[in-house]
Amino acid sequence: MPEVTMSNTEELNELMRVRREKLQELRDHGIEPYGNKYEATDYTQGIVENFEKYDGKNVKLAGRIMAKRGHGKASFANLQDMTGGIQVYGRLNDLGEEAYEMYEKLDIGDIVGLEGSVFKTRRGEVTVSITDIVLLSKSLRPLPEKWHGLKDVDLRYRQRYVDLTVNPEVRKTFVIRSNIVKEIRKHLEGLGFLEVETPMMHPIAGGAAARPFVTHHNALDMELFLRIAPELYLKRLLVGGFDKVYEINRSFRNEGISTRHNPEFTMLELYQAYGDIEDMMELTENLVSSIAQKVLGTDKVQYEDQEINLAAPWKRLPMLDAVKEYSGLDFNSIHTDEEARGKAKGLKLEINGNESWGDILNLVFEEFVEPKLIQPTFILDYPVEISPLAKRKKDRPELTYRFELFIYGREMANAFSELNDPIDQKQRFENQLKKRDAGDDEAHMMDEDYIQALEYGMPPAGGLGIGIDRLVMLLTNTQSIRDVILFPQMKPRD
RNA sequence: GAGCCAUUAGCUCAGUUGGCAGAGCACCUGACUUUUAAUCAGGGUGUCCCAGGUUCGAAUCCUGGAUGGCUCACCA
Repeated sequence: MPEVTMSNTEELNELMRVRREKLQELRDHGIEPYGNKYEATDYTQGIVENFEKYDGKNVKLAGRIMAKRGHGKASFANLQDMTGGIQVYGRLNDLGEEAYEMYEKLDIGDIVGLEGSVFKTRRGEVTVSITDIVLLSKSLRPLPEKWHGLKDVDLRYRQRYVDLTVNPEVRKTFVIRSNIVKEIRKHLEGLGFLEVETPMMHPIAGGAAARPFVTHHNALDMELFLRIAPELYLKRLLVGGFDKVYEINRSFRNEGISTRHNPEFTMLELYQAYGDIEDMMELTENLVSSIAQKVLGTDKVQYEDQEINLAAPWKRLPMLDAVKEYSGLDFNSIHTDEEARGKAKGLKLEINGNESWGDILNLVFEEFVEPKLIQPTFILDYPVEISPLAKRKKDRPELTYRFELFIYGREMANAFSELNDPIDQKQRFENQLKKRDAGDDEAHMMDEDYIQALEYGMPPAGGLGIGIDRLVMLLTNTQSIRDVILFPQMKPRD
């Protein structure tokens, strides 16, 4: 058992030094400040919400002391557990001198187990009158202030445990996140999807246009990439006969950090054999609106200054129509790459001179249309050059059966009828390689094994990806992706 | 990666023209057996982010750096 020594106290501030002295004092009195298992019978929320059922009953609770109000020979405190908090009340008469002294000397932040009977105070607050209390963990650091909580966002993300302890709305956000993921699984299970796990370390980083993280396997002496998307592995499973698969996957992209980007993020990807993009739109509408209903109890959600109506069906708008509507440019009457670039210059868009018709269409779309798409909108028919894994439209081969879903101007989902023609797919990869050679290090890599898989035959399929972090942001009305990721990436201090 | 802004007690924040470092909460001592942002009396606990510079004197002005936030770029 370590003793408190001069060498480790002299660096501590007053508050921490006092707590270490209390710790030693407890041990001197034969009280172990770090206890063992405690079997609670109830959680605080259940008692507060069902007082009539609990009135006069004996309960055992475990949690953290969050506030103290001493009154001499009787003292109030607040106990917080996973579900919420409750007031507790200890009296010298009930506890005896030794236990009462320990109770009175508890610090905010200490973790205790206690037993007592439920009653209501004169002022109407549900309270547990303590008959027995045991210290389970002595807290040696002061918690942030009860009234303002922890606001410094840097500290909140670096010390999420403190953030969760003192900011109830943060705790609520992560409970909602957990419920969203749970409901996604339930929904997909109900539709007959199989949850699978595919590699996170890829010899070829495929399935998306993004820069990967690179790592090294020592025993195999080979370079590996952290996955940027699970797509190509999941579609190999379609080849293998798993007709409905999904993966709730962590993927990694070696790019800038912002309020909407974390280097590791969570996506839902699913594939449905013998389906197409129409099935994906229906599935997306139903999935998102029913999750909102189940998790929030409504499909009308407030996000920042807008009420978003998630009730299906959602607006469907071909990209060409959307661009025409918001920018005035009709790409149906623009026929060459050069002409398209000229129009982009006319709109003062920055271009490098290598863009194709489809690249420019997408640029104009991002600039003029995306921010306007507040209510859920499926944008359809993406150009083939920016959709190397999507099936070409039958009547317009320069476009694909692809949609992206936008809500509040943000991309929330991406889906297509999957390209299952191995010869076309190989050509698409080769075009991507040309882009790579031209210096685009986010262009797709060639994946020969994936081509080989397609050559065995992949059923026609619809595929869908949904950004879970962004969905959670929408449903929790949070403004930064860091508010929905428990431990967002931060630069180390010093 | 670029621009703008921020960093002062454990936490939330003031700090005037460059002139002794402040408040609330928390904490410590005492009083108080149904309080609840408990109350009452007393107590200030500090590497003013770091390193230089200007100055009689710097939390304050200047230069460089660190970390963070926002915007932009890249992307989902």
